[in-house]
Amino acid sequence: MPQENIVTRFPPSPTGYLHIGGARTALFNWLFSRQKGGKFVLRIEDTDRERSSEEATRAILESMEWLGLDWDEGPYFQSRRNDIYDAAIEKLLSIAQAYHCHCTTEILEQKRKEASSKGLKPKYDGQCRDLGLGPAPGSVVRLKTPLNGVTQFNDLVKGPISFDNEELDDLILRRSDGSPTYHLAVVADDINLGITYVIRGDDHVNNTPRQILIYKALGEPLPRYAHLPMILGPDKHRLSKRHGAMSVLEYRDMGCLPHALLNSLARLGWSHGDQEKFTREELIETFSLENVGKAAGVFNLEKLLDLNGWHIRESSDQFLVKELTPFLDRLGLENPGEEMLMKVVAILKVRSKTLVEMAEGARFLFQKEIDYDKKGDDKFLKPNVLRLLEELLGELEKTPEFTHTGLEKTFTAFLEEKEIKLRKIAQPLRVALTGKTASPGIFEVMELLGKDKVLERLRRAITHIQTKE
RNA sequence: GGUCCCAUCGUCUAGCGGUCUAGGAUAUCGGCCUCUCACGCCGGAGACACGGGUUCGAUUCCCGUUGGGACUACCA
Repeated sequence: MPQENIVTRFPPSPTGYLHIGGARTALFNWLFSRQKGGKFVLRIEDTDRERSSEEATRAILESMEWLGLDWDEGPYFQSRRNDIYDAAIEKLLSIAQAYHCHCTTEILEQKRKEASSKGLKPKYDGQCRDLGLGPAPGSVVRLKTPLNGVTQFNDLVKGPISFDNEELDDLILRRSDGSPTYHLAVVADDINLGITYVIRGDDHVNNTPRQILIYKALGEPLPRYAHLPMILGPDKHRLSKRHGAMSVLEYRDMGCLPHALLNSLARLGWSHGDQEKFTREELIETFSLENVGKAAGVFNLEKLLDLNGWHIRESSDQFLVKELTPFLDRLGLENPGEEMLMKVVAILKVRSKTLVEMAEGARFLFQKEIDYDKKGDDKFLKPNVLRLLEELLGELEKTPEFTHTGLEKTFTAFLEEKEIKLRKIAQPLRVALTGKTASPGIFEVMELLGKDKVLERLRRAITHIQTKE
């Protein structure tokens, strides 16, 4: 039983798809709560109605589900929780920790300009702070932040961090249209939902003192904070669209396994000694905030692909059959049924870094008529092997058992009689049967294809070579 | 500009004062295995940003420089 009630949360704003930075934040929150036997809450921060969309919300939920990051509560939608924010604002107002401000945006804008032209910090000057103003159309509510002193917290990954309160100004809590601002909504929600650990990107470090001040003004206990380093693009800049694949769903469509993406994301910024490969269970077991690094990191696709290959190899055939099916559909290949797919997956898993590759590798089996790869055709389907292939065809016709062992017997005898090495015939045969120069072992290929198709394709290749002359 | 954060191989990282001629992973380059591809195995090349301290001793602690990032909105 956990001594402490641990509640973490992931609060994406639905202004776009779930990208890998967000996914990692979600993952760390999820891992932490799962390990500690706590709760993981999902909250959609859609207070900015201009930029939020239902489509984005759906994409985020779909991503979370695909990743297997299940939540215990929610999704809560901030757009439907106004009473909570209003209550918090009213409380602050009633205990004189907040006040109405009548300054217009024009005036504020002008003041900011003046201040920065004089080289001063462009912060709110507290004009309405002590005027005791009441609500008025177009007015906002601001927090009365302390004029001096420091606000500090002990970040679970970065250590102690402190800010002079002088640096902070009286931030807006309620906009002139009556809606709550981000800072107020976050704090009010986190209090309401009983969040005890705020694990988020370190782009929020500077927001933390503002939020702490709201907690304090409200007289509520603070959560613990852990700020994760950012994920950067290859140019070391913050991840953005121009860095290619960003959306979690793109990785799914690329043929990644969710566990592999999770593994890769976990290792970006967190480590457990020299271990690189983790199953989901191992991640839950070994994860710790203490081992989260402080420096931002670049996301490496190649490493993900390597990990993906490993996770594919580690996966059960049955699981892979299920995962592979949509990718076969996408290639327009006929589904040959589970029994056949189990065999296919078994020989393809060792040579596939993605499910897309795996489906591609299975193509020759399920495609009615194969195309010869140009290079393979030129290099291996030449008249000088015509004789050999014809003789082989004869042998294969006589082979009763089209299994790996049966075929191997036929070949051993054939090669011995012809006094040649397998390599002499394997490549031409491979191109004849698969159209490609790379494939699983030639005996596996023949067994899977079955006698009829093998003979048919071999005959076709022979005709094909004959027309070359 | 101000505030805050960060800094080990190309990339992800281990390292929490001596064990570092700095370890692992990936990528890369050789080689082995071998019917091709892949897997696997063996090996090579490749990093402590710089400058001061502290210390008998700094990759590890402190300060500065440089570089990067975040925030600085009635966006989240």
